[in-house]
This record gives sequence, C-alpha cells and structure tokens, in this order.
Amino acid sequence: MGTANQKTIQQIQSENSDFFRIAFSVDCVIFGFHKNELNVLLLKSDLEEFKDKWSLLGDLVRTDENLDDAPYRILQERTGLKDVFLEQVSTFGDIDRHPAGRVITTVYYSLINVKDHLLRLQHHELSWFPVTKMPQLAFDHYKILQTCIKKLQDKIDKEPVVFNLLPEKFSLRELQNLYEAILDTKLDRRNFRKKLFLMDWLEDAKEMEQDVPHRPGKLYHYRASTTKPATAQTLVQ
Amino acid sequence: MGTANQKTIQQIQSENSDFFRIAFSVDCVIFGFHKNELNVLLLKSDLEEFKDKWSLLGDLVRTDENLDDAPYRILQERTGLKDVFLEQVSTFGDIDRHPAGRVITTVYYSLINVKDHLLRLQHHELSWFPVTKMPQLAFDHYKILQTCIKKLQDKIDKEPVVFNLLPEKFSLRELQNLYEAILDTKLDRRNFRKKLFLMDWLEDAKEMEQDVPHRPGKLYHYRASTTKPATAQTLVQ
DNA sequence: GCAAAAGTGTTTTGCGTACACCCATGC
DNA sequence: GCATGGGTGTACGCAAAACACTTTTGC
Repeated sequence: MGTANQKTIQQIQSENSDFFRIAFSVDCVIFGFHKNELNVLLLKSDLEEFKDKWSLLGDLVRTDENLDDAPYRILQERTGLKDVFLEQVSTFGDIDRHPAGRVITTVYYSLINVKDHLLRLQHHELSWFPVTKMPQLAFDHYKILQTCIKKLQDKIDKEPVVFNLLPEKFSLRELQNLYEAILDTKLDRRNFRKKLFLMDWLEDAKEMEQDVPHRPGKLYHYRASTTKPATAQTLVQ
Repeated sequence: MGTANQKTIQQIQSENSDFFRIAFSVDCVIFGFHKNELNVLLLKSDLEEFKDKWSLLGDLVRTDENLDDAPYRILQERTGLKDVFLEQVSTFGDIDRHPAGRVITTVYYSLINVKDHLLRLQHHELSWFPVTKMPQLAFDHYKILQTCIKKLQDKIDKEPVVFNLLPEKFSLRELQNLYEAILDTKLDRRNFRKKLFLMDWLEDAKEMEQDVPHRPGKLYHYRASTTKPATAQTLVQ
C-alpha cells in the first residue's frame, strides 16, 4: 500500500481495528476433463444458509504463507494433489458476498489430470460436475466460475496449458474434444490438426490407441521443451 | 471462501486471530499521457525505509466498502478525480512485501485525461513520471507497475480504452503517438489509420487542429455508441 | 461388408505489413 | 519556396476457413 507511515503493523492494527475485521481467503476452481466434458470439483457446502448448495474449494490465507502458495496448500490438503497448474484470476470483495461477515477472496484456477491422480477424497463431500450441468452454487461462486471459464478460454489459444488436463499420452481426437469442451464449440478436424502441429507443442509418442472400435489413432505427448527453434525468432519482428 | 461453517465472522476472528493480522490494501497505477509519453502518478514515500523512493497511490480497504469501490475512493481523495476508468489487475500477497507487516494488496490501473482534469494535488507530494524514466519505487511497486503496463498493452489491441487518456477531441497523430508510447514501438502511419477506421471507434469531429506549424489534421472523437448502424447490416447480403 | 473414426490437401478469403508520393499550412 | 507533417492506395504473404474422399480397424 502506498500510505503507510512509519508504524508497525501492530500499531496500524490497533489504530485501524476495523480494517482487521476483514478476513482473507483463497478459492480454487479446479478443472478436470472427463467423458468429453469440462468438469469442476466442488464441495458440499456446510453452511446452513447454503444447505444443498455446492461451493469451490477454499480456505483462509495463513499469515505465514505467500498468497500464491495458499492455493497449492488447499489442493494438497483436500485432494492430495501436488505440482498442479495454478493461475491467479481475480479477487472478489463485495461487502455482502459472504453471509458470515466480510471476506475478500482471491480466486485461482487449476488444471489437473483426473485419471492420473485418483483423488483421495477425504471426509469432505467432494464431487465433479460438468460445467454444462452445474448445481446451485453458494456465495458468488457461480460468477467466479464464469470468470474462470472465460479466462481459460482466452488462455488456451496462446498457451499450452490444456495438456495439464490430459494423461501423458493422448490422441489428437481427445485433444480436440478437450478444446471443444472448453470453448463450447465445434472445430474443423483438418484445420485443428494443422494449427496444433504449427504450434510445435506435440511430439509423436510412437504408439497407437488400443481397444477402440474403429481405426486407432496415433498418440502424442506434450513437447515440454521451451527451445522453440528458428520459428519463434522469425515470428518476432 | 469455501470452508466456512456456521459461525459469525467474530467467532472466526477470535478462533483464528492470527488470520486477522493480515491487512488489506488497494494500490492504483494511474496512467496519464503527456508530451508523447506514458506517465504514472506517484507519491513520495513517507516510510523511513523508503526515504527518497516513490510509491503508487494506495490505502487500506474499508470494512464498509466493496473492494472494487476502494480505488475510486482513493483517486477521488488524492486527486479529486471522479468517473475515471479503472480495472482490476492482480493481487500481490508475498509475506515480506511490506516491511511493517503482512499486507495483501489488490492492484488496479486507471486511465485519466491529464489535461482535462487539472489535478488538485493535495499536501501529499504527488508527481508524474514517464514510464521510461521511473524513479526508485518502494515495496514491490516496480513489479506491480510492469504487470500493469503489460496488461494495458494487451488491452488496447482489442478494447477502446485509450480514449480515456486523451482529451475529447484529438488528431490521429496524437492517437498514434499514444499507441506508440504504450506499446513502446513505432507504427506505420497508413496501416494505423486503416486499422483504427476499421475498428469503428472514431467519429469525425468536423474540426481541424489549430496553431500547428504545418498542415492541420482533422480532429476525431470517440464514438461511444455500441450501435453499429445500418452499414454493417446492409453491407452484409 | 459395414460402421466409425483416422488421416490427408487445396482453394479462397481476409488481414497484417511493407512501402512512396502529393497536399496543405506556417513561416 | 521550404519545412513539416497530413493524407492516401497497392501489392504481397500468411494464416484462417471452408470443404470431401480414402484408409484402417473392430465387429
């Protein structure tokens, strides 16, 4: 903040005790891809006001953790997941967004691979919901979710983030289904393949699909290498 | 937040008193356009640790105001400006970002028209600095500023926000200078004009520049109307 | 042999980019 | 008349979009 003067935070606290009536939380929109649908992980709300509603995974921020670390902790605690993709989206702080009092929340979205990590769903009631069939959400979580979906849609055009949602090896069809699910639209197969190969994100896994009732497709994996050869340089300028 | 159970905020507060050692602020990156340079409004820091450094305009969030309202209040209080363009950018919350204690801050950027509003600079030491010649900044404000510049650069390609930085009537040359200052690059004049007219953001003000030592250019103003008139529809078909 | 999806190329169109000359005004 | 910036059009290359047929496998 810009107006701090020469005081300790404790002094500020006592002089501005009102300001410390604000609680600070983090909420996570956790996306997964399952049965050709984009899913979100939700928790059954335990607030009386929101009985039968669901909510995003969230928690208060600890005083001894960086803000950007909090969502990693929450995911680890609730799902056992580590090393996931996470990105900050926005912060929501309307006065009345939480019925119990003033809570400002910073929202992150996460992309995880549902199949690889069998979630150890704890005693909490956790469940996946397709974004097209969302239950009633508590708080302002519906608005938050829509913001995250928009952000994700913008992101996948330019950045190779979708691979976080897929198993290591995948077919082009699966990848296209995923893009279609996120963008909520149909894509032309030939143009999609052309564009993806141009992006230089894919590497041939030298394997084929197994046990499909039709001609098996090739499998690919994400080319993590950031060493984009000459192409990148020619694109600049 | 997602894990609230049936408690009042006061109960939560007493049980989690540690969490309420976090202060919550808002910082504003206020952009102006002056002498063909993108400028930022800064305040001389009054923290001893940051003597001779400058900082963004910020303040603690009040318990009785929506988060998104706080930056409007801050701008009003410090500069007298009302009805400005403001957009939330991101929230910064590293443990040690503020020397006096734990402060999480949500950052907004603002675009204002320097000439129209003669700022009533109060007793605070406020000053404009070109983004190319920034002084030493306090806290993590340099990082915050860079994030905001990046956001602004992305934004002006798609959205008509730059007009907030200009007087009501302006020449195409001024507009191009502004784009060049924000993007930190040179643009081709003919292509720039073509693109801007295609965007359908401009309307002929039926006036010319005055007192310029060369052929005067036409003045335009921003076409606020989102009602793209018949042209679009009649041209289709 | 039939169903189902894989794999593949060409054409068209629009957009971004590069580029040079005449024009209107103040001095 | 000269310096300064205003105003305009064309050609090229690339990328997006539209579009149909053959191939491979399981059953």
